[in-house]
Amino acid sequence: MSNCDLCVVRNRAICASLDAKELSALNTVGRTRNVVAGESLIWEGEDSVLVANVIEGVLKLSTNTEDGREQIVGVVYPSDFIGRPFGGTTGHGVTALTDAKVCVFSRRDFDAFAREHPALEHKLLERTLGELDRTRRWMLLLGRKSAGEKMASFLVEMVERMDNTAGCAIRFEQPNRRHVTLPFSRQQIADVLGLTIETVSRQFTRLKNEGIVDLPSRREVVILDLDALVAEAG
Amino acid sequence: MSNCDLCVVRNRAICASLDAKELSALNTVGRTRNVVAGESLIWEGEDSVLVANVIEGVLKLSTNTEDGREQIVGVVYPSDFIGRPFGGTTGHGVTALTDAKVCVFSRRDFDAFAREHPALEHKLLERTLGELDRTRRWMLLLGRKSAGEKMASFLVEMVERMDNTAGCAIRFEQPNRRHVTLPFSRQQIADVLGLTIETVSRQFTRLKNEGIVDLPSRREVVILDLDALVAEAG
DNA sequence: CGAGGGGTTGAGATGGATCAATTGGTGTGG
DNA sequence: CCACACCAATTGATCCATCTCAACCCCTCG
Repeated sequence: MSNCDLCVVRNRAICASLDAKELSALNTVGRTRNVVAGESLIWEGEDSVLVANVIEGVLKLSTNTEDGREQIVGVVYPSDFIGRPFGGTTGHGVTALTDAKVCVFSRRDFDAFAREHPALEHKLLERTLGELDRTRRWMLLLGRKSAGEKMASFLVEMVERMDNTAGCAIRFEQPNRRHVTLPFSRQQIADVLGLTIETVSRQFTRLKNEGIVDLPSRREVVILDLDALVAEAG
Repeated sequence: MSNCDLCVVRNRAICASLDAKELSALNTVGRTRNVVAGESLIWEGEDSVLVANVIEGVLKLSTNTEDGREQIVGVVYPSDFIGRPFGGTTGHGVTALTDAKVCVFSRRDFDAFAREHPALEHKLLERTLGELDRTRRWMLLLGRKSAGEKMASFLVEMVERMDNTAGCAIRFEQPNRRHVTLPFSRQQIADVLGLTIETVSRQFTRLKNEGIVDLPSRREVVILDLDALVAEAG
């Protein structure tokens, strides 16, 4: 009696590589867990003890300098995989931005299972290669883009990823228009983009004055002209 | 008659997962190729047609904005893997920084071979996970570190990776001291760090004035106090 | 109604960029 | 072996995008 059958990410997470029998075997070593917004699942620098699939919600991956500056190095959405399989320490913490539901495994159990299921490892490899591509694209943003370009790129990427993720807090109103409930505070957006909170705030008011977005509340953004954002993303 | 037996990276590249028979099978679809400094092996945005192992030399992975700003998103050393297996377009170009020797495969051949050799895919997965960790650590540098911290971090990382790579242009003189022949021009260092060439130059002269490095020539750096660099890397 | 936390706005400081010479090393031809 | 050109790197002077510091605003909650 696997509850994977009911899992909403069943066909998009790495589990999609498994048949019913394999799935129920994996299910015996995993369990679902709810995480409230702000709660951490993994801490930077600790030995890798658990890995997980995201079922619901949005989480951040982040590192800090010794003196407390933070950089968010990744954002994960439903069906994404988190944690560091195959030994090693995790170089970044994992913290929920919204209330979330994840399917966790002890790293040792997962490692052992994966080594016996090449199709699962293959899926994980494809996912990791994709994540590496995405991360490298983000480096161009961090190293070479202006604050305006960063904000535009940020909003565009978030919308793209939410559009591809059922159950996310986004409304597709028209091809060029979206209504999003942000999973980020202003500070967190700053930590994604390598900016300060003040600069993020000023960019938001600029985009609003230019009629590209509307900001009904702190956590809501209405994108009025997605094409303009794409153009500005550089 | 596989020439893999003579390969200097045989035991460190992903090929280490293969036995003699498998290796010779892989060898029939691969060939070595020399690349001169400045030559590109893969272009940004093209369909992924080839993958390779680095045997000798140093290469950069880079992306550009439409208006020509460049960001180096990775640097690869002997035994590292390059290219994007399993479909997709390559998000970054690959260009030799020094004369280099690589072992290239058509992506299609490599994909097919890999899918039949889970041990190879496993090695590739471990390598990709490690590369992702390294890349994410670099995001902290790009997003949150000052020019001084960036330069120090850059030199420390380069030295660490060269120390672990036989045949690199580095002399280990004392635990706290190294003599390196840079595979990078000043502009390339700037493109790694998200700085301008002038800022890189000024940081070099500062480090020299502070007695942390010596600069006998454009392409040589003598690190006189590695601990100081580590401390300054933040 | 008052306190507190997140967000916005303003004014001023500054790290790094930009623009502009100048230097130094290397290769070439006389 | 020198004179010249060429290119990368350095140095200097100035500028400006973003940061910093500080005040204020707006919700929400008690």
